[in-house]
Amino acid sequence: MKSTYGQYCPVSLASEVLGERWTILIIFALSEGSSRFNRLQRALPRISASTLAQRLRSLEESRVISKQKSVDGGAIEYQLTDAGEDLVPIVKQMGQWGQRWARDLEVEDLDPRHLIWSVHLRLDLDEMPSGRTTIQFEFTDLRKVDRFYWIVVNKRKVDVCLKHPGHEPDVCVASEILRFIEAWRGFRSLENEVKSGRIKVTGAPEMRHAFTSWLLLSAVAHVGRQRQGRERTLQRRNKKSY
Amino acid sequence: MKSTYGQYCPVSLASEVLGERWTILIIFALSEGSSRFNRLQRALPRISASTLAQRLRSLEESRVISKQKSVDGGAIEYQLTDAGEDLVPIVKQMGQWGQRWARDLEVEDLDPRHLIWSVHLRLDLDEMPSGRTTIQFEFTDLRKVDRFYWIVVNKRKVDVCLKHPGHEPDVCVASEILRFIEAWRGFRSLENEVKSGRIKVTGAPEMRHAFTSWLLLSAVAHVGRQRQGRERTLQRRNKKSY
DNA sequence: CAGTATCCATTTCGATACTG
DNA sequence: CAGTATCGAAATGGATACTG
Repeated sequence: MKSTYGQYCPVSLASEVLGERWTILIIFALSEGSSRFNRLQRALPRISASTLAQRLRSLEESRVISKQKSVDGGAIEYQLTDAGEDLVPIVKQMGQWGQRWARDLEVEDLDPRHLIWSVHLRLDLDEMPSGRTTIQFEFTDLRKVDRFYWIVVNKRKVDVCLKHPGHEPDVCVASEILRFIEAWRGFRSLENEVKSGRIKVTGAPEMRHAFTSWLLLSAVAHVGRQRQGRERTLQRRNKKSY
Repeated sequence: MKSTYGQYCPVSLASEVLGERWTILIIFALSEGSSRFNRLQRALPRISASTLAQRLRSLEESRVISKQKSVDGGAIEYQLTDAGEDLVPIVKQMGQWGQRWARDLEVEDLDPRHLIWSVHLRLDLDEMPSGRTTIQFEFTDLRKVDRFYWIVVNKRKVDVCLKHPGHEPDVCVASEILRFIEAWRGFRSLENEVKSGRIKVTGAPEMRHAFTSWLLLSAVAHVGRQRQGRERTLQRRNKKSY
């Protein structure tokens, strides 16, 4: 598949850059500050290393990103160029469109690693205790391997752990993953879910009660959904739709 | 290649819809009023019938377009839904980005059928004579089969002909195709090119002189280019860059 | 006109393993 | 950490021919 369209048209020239699988998501992740190879992989857990490497090369060739050794370590960092920064508003608008109009989620869309990565980027550190704070997430409908995640906040640094961090969590959150995602997306009230215990929060009372104020929710949680939910949609056969 | 990303993220849900090859261009063409299968093919001369059909189906499934029998004929028409209309500003921004930042054109990007289709959509009918007016375009660096095109304007209807329409043109335009495209894109002054004869316009004097006012130019011709031109760019080997 | 059906060469991408 | 190398299954999409 050639990537060109045979047209002088500026929309098609832009499509060559944005139209490849994963590219838009990489730009979005870069705009959120994930500038290293490894962090990009964690933001996009389903991308393979080779695909990510290929996309980064091709974005560099299009001069949408640039590559540098970071000043502190010798680690390599990717940055949006001016041209890349100009794509960010477009990508954000696509996110708004997705919130308004995209299809309902299905089981395969619920990768918990991606979810936790998103959550750890949107914690309100000013609302959180000043000492080290650890939140455990448990997705009760997933099997052991996928079930537990920890976010450790310390001195305004936020880390994701896929293994138990070795000390006791301050707050434990337990929920079905879809339910948590729907609250995160703004489709359900987080407060209601917590009050009713459908999202169960445990830990010391002052921590437990503060918890909902720590989550900033998805960046488009406030954007109103326009698409009719599954109960009113066309029948879609052979698809479990959530 | 599955089209999903395993993420709840609204950007990735939107990418599923927009990220397929040709899709963005189809939405753009629909937004310009090309609502029939045939006209879409003429707007996008390099798309195959099967690919276009597949994309239209998939856009319908995503509820970005809908399909109707037109009221007048029995012909089938595709329309943007509300969700589809909400994509139009995004696509237009992509066009602006393309004008600012996209790569330089290469030979394969210069399909004259696409160019003529674009031109015929952006004629200023109010500036044109009231009777039937025929413009002949000749791209002097192309071979016979690709060389000549005619646009016939009559009663505010604009038609493209790939064969001689059977009557004499009122104005004949002759130019290298890239030169004409650069003027059309706003990268060169059309007036200058015509004055200097590098774009040669012939015909009755009053027609010939009015001609430049008929062309509205590309919709983003006024957007300033940010990317440095080829003379200052990194060397790109093995590529003829225009 | 508005597609569908079929074929097949090309491309893509994820998995796995490996490297400095 | 930041990738590269290799492989194979799956998908893509252009060409051609055909249809109501």
